Amino acid sequence: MSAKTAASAGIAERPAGGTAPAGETGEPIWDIIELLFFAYRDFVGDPDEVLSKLGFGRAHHRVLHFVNRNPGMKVADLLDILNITKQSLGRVLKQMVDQGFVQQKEGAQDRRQRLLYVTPKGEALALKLAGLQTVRINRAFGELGPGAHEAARRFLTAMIDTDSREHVLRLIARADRAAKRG
Amino acid sequence: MSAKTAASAGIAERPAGGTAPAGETGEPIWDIIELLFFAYRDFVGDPDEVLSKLGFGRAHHRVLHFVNRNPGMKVADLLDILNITKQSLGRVLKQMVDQGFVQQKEGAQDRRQRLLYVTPKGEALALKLAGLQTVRINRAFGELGPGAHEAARRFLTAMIDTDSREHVLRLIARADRAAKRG
DNA sequence: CAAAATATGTCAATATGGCTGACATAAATA
DNA sequence: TATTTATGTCAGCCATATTGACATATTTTG
Repeated sequence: MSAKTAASAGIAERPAGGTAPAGETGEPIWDIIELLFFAYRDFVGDPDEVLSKLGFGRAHHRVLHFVNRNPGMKVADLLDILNITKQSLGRVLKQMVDQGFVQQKEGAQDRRQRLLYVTPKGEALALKLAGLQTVRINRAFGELGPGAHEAARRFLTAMIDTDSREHVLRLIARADRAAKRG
Repeated sequence: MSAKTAASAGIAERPAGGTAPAGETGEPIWDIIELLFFAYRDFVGDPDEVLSKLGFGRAHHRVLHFVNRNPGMKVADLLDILNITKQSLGRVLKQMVDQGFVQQKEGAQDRRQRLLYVTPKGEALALKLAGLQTVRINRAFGELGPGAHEAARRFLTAMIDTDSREHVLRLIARADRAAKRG
C-alpha cells in the first residue's frame, strides 16, 4: 500500500555507521536492481501486447520508435543506436517496409543512402505505443507529485554510461527539435 | 486502476497549442521513454559481458538472481516471477544445475517439490553481477546527491503495474529478510 | 484405497531475433 | 581507374522463447 511500504522494504542500508559515500561498492543495492527489472518489464509489456497482435515484436518497436523520432535517419545511424548487425536489422526493417509502416528514400546528396521515414500508418502505430507508455509514466508522476519528471530524468540519465551519455542526450534533443518542426 | 483510464489509450491527438501539464496524456513523454531504454540497456550490459564469457545469457542471470535472493523457492514460484514457460526455464535451469551454480533439493513437507538454492559458486557469481550493477547505481546516486536512492525507489515502484506492485514489494522485502538471516 | 489433482520434467516442433561470414551493387571519393 | 562506403542479401548458427503432448512422483480428495 502506501508508498512508505516501499521505503521500509528498503534495505541495502549499510552496516551501521554508514552514509556510504557514493562510489563505494559495499552491499548490492537489491531494491533498485529488482525494481528496475520489474518496472522495465511492465514498461515494455504494454506495447508488446499491441505489437504481438500485428505479428511484431520488440525489435519492430525499437525500429519504429527511432525512425519516427528521427525522420530521415540513415540505416547506419539506426544500427549504431540499436547496436545490432545490419542483417538483424534488415529482416525486421524489410517487414515494416513491406507492410507499409516504414518508407525508404534515396538520399539527396548521397544517393547510396536509403533514408528512413515512417509512413502515416507507421506514425500512428508509433504514437499509439508511446501513448501506452506515457499513460504509465503519467500515472507514476501523478502519484509522486511535482518534481517527479525532473527527478526521473536525472536518475535515468545518471544510469547511462558516462561515455555515451552526451550522445544520448543530443539524440533526444535533436529528435525533439525535429518533432517540433514536423 | 487509475483514474484517467488510459485516456483514450493515449496519444495522438494533441490539439495544437499546449504545454500539456503533467498528468495529462496529451503528448508522449519522449525523454523518459528513451532514457529508460538507454539506461536499461547499459544496466544489463555490464552483467551481460561477464555472463557471455561463461556461455550464459540474460536468462541465466535472471534465474541466478532470483534463486540467490530467494533461497529454497519452488520452481513454480520462479516461473511466476520470470513469466516464462517451464520448458524455457527447464533448459536454462538444467545448465546451471549441471555446471554447479544451482542446486535442487527435495521439499521437506512436499516431496514433489524441487526447491532451488544457489551453491557457493552460484552465490559468488550472483554477487559479482549484482556488484557491477551496484557500482553503476552508486555512481548515479553519487552524482545526484542525497535523496537519490529514495527518489529512484519511488519512481521505479510507481512504474510497476498497480496490480503486481504489492506483490513485488513483498517479494523484495521477503528476500531482504532472508538475506539478513543468511 | 482409488481417483484426481499437483509439481515437476521432458520430447518435439516452431518462432523470433540476435550472430558471423561471404558476397553483390551502386555511388562517392581518392 | 581504383578504392572505399552505404546498403542489401544469402546461408547458416545460436539463444531463448513458444505450444502441445505426455511421463512420473506425490499429495489430496471422494
